[in-house]
Parts: sequence; structure tokens; C-alpha cells
Amino acid sequence: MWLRPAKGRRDAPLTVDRIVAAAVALLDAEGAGRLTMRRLAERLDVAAPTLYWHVKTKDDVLDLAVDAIFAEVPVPDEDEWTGAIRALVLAWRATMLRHPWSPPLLGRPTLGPNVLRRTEFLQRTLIGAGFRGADLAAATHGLANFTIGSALTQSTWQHADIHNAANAHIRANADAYPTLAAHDHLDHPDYDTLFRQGLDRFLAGLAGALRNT
Amino acid sequence: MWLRPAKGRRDAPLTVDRIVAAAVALLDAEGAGRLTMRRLAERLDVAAPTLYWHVKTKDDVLDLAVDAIFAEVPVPDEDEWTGAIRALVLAWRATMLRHPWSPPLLGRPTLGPNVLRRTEFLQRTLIGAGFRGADLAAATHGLANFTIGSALTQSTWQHADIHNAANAHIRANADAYPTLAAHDHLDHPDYDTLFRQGLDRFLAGLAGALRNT
DNA sequence: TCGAGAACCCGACCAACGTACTAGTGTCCA
DNA sequence: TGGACACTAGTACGTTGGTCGGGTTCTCGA
Repeated sequence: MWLRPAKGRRDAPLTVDRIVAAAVALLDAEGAGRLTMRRLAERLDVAAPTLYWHVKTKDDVLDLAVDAIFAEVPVPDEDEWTGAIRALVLAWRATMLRHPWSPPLLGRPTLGPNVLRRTEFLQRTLIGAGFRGADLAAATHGLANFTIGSALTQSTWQHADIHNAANAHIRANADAYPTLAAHDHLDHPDYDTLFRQGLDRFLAGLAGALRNT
Repeated sequence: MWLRPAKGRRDAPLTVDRIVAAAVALLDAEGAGRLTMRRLAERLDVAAPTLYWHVKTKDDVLDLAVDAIFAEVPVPDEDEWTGAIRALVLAWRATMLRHPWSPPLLGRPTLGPNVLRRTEFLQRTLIGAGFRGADLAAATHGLANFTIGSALTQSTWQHADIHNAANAHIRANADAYPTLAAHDHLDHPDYDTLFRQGLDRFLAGLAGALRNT
């Protein structure tokens, strides 16, 4: 009774921003599988159904969390278009890898302001470089898809134990997969340089197509 | 009692293959969100816990389902390496789009025989073309990631209603995203040619790197 | 032919989940 | 001083993935 911790009159009012921030922290710490409305509420020192005053469903929380981390991607300030795009894409990828739960969540429509800001910049830069029409669309989508795909697979395979188990499995079935077993397809890949190299190839292809128009 | 429909003596015994086939059918029909062990069991005319005799967890079912659809991807029979790779990658993408629930599931380690068979072919073809070392790894990963990313975004956005809603949202905020609004970034994209074009750019970049070594 | 053991299946149950509904509690303006 | 509003706690429901232990059917050697 007297010890009752003075209900109401909380230190800080619950807001959507605080919920999203807590969700990102929880996702970073424990992964997508362990994000629960109850756990999220617990982190905020609040009862679970209370969250639904600020948020409509759990999916909303996920969408907001995805957009929130995209705010970390700085919009580059560079003149030369390949440099600008390289900078954007690398930062974008780095953010997704910092939050490995995010790539699989891109399988839902994401239209948050931070995501769109990035797409806007990408499109504008490519137009500035001279891309138009189908070439423009192909370049935009291609770069985005390449980046997303890379982040998705890397965030899947970067855990050492999964990696080693995969290699063991391949070597155990070396007769079925001779090339993979022989060439160490999955051995110590330096994902950073791998991505950079693939990106360079793609940009080279784009530049070549640009010259031919 | 007397009416009891002669239990046991089922028409066909339950097997992992039948479970996986039913899972794929259910996923195709209703999407990943509605795959439930109970619903799956119902489709197989079986009680839910029975599934756990053949399968350890629900995740196993998902992993098996992903690998199962990769069996649809034919291994091309072509001499010229770019043609072979183009054929493989296009078929691969087509099956993922036929089963739109699959791309987001690639965010889990997939080591099924069908998946590996495809990777083996990709690697072998690139080696035949002359790629080695880091170039080889970059090409393999790049192609795979580009394909996966494309399938992921396309399977997300290909529903017309989502598409239209997105465009309406962008146009409503045309001041924040002038380029996107002006250039109809999301309007009637022909994803097929978009992908083909992006793939060509990437292959061109790879071929260029190959000549320089 | 028969009987033991393996293979297979199910009813009942559990904890945890997302979330609708209700009943407050505090704050602020008339 | 008394509502009106904004916010929160509590209770509860239906569904989910998964376990347990006890049945039932099948297989196969003797």
C-alpha cells in the first residue's frame, strides 16, 4: 500500500519512438525469433497490451524497426557517380549487417521515410550519371537487389559454427559436390572484399552500357 | 463402434516426402504465414502430433520445403559459359517466383542436396570459364546474391495492390521524393526484362574482369 | 502360425504467443 | 469542481509449436 510504486506518473511517457528503439535493441540482442510483445513491454517496464495503444500490430513494430535502422545510412556527398553509389551501397550493407535480423524482413513492403530517402538518392544519382528509361530501372533495381541479396546470405552464413558445419557436410559428401569440396567454396570468405569486387563488376557493366547509348 | 471406419490400414503411409509435398502445396496456396502444423496435418488427414514422428520441428519442414522446390531447377546443358549461367539463373529465379514464400526463407542455412547441386554447377561452370581464386568466389556469390535479392524484392512487390498503394504514397509525398515521383520508379516495371538486363550488365562486368587476367 | 519388437499414430496437455475488451488512473481545461 | 481525454493495467480468449505416454498396426524371424 504505502510501498506501492506510485502508479501512473511514470518517469517518461511511452511513445512510438521509445517502443521502436526498444524493439531494435531487443532484436539486436536476441534476434527476430525472440521479439515478443510481452518481452518488448517488459523492457519498457509496461504491461504487454499497453503497447497496442501506440501501435496497431506487431508487424507495425517490425516495419518501424526496419525503417529505423535505415536512418543510420548516411546520404553520401560525392560528385562522381560510381563513388557516390559505392559509398551509399557500402553503408547500406554495413547497417544491415550490424542488424542481422533485418535482411529477411525486407520480404515485406517497406515504405518508411528512411528507406525511401535512400532509394531517392540512388535514383537521382543514376539519372545524373545519364541513365534513362529501362536502363535506369535496371540499374536501380539491380544495385538494390545485389546489396540486399548479399546482406541476406552473409547474415545467414557469417556465424562460424554454421559455417563449419556446412563445410563439414560438403566435405563429407565430396563425391556429390567435387567442385565445392575441392575449391573451398565456403572457406574463409572475406565477405567484405567479395562484395566490393562483385559491386565493381556490376558497376563496370553499368558503365559499359552507359557508354553504348 | 460398429460404424468405425476401419482404422489403421491407411491408403498410404505418411512419409517425410508426403509431408513436404503437402507443405509446399499449402505454402503455395496460402503463404508462409498460414502454414501451421495443425493445418498441414489436416491436409494429410492426420492428427497434428503425428507429424513430429517424421519431422523434428516445424523449421525442418520449412527447410525441406525450400530444398524441394529447388529440385525444379534444371541443370542446363550448354557449352558457352554465359549462356549456361544465364539459363541456370533464370530458371532458379522462375522457381522462386513460382513459390513466392521461398525467398524470405533463404535467410536460414540451406544445405539440401538440390540447393547444393545448383551451387556445384554454378561453381564448376565458372571454373570452366577461367575464374580462379577471389574472382571465382566473387562471381559465384555475386550471381547468387543478385538472383536471390531480385526474387526477394519482386515477390514482395508484385502484388498489384501493394504496388498501387506504394505509388500513391510516393506521389502523395512528391515533395520529399521528387525523383521517385517524377520517374515512376515503381510504375509498371517489367521485372523479367529488368532482371535480364541487370544480369547482362553483371555478366559483362565479369567477362571484362576475366579478360584482364 | 504366431508372437515379440519396431514403426507409427493419436488424445490430452502445456507454455507462450498476439491481441480484444474492460476498468481504471492521472492530467488538463471549462 | 467536474467532466473529457490520454494513457495504462488487468483479464481473458483463441491459436500456436511442441511433449508425453499410451495405444494400434506392421514386419519378420522362428
